[in-house]
Amino acid sequence: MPSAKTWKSLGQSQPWTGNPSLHGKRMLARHFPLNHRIFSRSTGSTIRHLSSQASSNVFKSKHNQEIVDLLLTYKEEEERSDEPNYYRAQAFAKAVYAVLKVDRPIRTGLDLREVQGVGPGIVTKINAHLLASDADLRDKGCATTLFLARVSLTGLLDPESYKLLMDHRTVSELDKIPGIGPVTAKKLAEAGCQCLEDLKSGRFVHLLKGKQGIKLKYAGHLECAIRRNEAEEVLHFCRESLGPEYDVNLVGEYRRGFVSLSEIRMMISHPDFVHIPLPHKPVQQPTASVAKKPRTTRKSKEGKTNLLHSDIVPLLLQRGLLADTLSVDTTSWKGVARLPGPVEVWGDRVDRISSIGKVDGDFRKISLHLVPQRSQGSSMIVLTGDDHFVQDICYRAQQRGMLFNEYGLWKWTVPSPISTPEMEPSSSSSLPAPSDPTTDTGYWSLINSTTESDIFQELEMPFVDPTKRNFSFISYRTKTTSKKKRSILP
DNA sequence: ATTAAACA
DNA sequence: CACTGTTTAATA
Repeated sequence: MPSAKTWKSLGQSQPWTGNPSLHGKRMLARHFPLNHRIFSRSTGSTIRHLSSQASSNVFKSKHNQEIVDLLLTYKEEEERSDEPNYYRAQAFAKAVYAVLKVDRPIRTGLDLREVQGVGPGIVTKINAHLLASDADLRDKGCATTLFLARVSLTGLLDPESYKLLMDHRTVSELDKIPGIGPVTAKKLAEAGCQCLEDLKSGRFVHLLKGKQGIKLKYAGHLECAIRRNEAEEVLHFCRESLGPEYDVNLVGEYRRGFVSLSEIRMMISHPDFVHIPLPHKPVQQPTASVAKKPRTTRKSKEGKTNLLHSDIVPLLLQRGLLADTLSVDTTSWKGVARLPGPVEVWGDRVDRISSIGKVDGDFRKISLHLVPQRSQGSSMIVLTGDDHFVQDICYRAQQRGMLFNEYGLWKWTVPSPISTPEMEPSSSSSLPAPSDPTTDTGYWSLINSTTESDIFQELEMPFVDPTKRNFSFISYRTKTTSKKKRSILP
């Protein structure tokens, strides 16, 4: 039954079903069922059995049947899983077609690296299969004369392929480590680094740069999902540490109601931090939006320090919450925090710091954002997300001749009362824009937007609950509000 | 899972 | 500023 399902679903869901060459193959399969495969498989494990049946119907490869079968197995496995990923299943199907086009024996997955439709994932899977199969046969002492016949087809590997596969395996192992991609992994492997432990030993630190080293230090921690209560505990810790003048809140995924978070994101404001920079350029027209970024030299701005870098971060470091820095910006800090747990187990500051030194405990990604008090509403929207939703807000503002950013909602105003020439009547916006933002003779001024509600109101939209701020909300809006154009930028 | 494009 | 590498979004 599963076999039928496999080829059936594959055939039905594919536009290539009518491919005449496939009909030919199907006929062929009927006349010569499985015969050349009799010796090509070792112990008939269940999956292999099923998959070979499946493939015997349609997908027949002269040299690479084993790989085709393997891919079909993966496809089926994906389809039968609890939460099937259509695209992943499809990717396996695509790979099958790609392999069918290869008219020579494939020794290792590496032979497929240039083939369109076969990516690094499948290459790795094929190699893993070959290695496992190889080990399996050796264990069983099956390298006897009977099996030697099929060595050239599949099964036992020649020494050269074996080494290639082992090397490739270490590379893809290292590739899994966050912050390390295929290139770095290759460098490391060439230097003799074989696994995570080797890398942690520190012998290869010189090959890593920037964030890579830090991410490595917390490998196994940073990719862990964060529970809501863990974020709340960090929040509590921060509030206790920073004192009453600070306003600290959890934003991002937490505020959107996610059960588990990929990072802890906090918005902080303080009465002393009030600087709101003006938007640089008068306009960002969708057409020529590739505008060059303003020539503001980065140093002049970053030279200035603010509460975040002078007070907040140093304090939380001293208190044994923050462990390492990943990146800094003028108003934000991203890094690693050690989860303090509930108050009862916070323990002593010194102990926490020594734990951090030993990488003892649970470490998670965290980002801190210092926002001006008057911009709390807009910053809240931006930092809560998600990106689609914020983009939509920006677009709505633009439609009304306004500008939205993390500092607020801005209106273009011209000093002189002289009307600007009508250049381009903004498409669907029936509202009279205060003035034309394309003129050079004006400036952005902030409209009251201290709370989220202010902004929603100004943009003529209902308050959107944080948990609804995602793509589905936007598509709902676009479908139901017929007059408005798509709210998402193309 | 793959790919192309965006991002650092 | 180009280059390299990493992350993200789309895919039917």
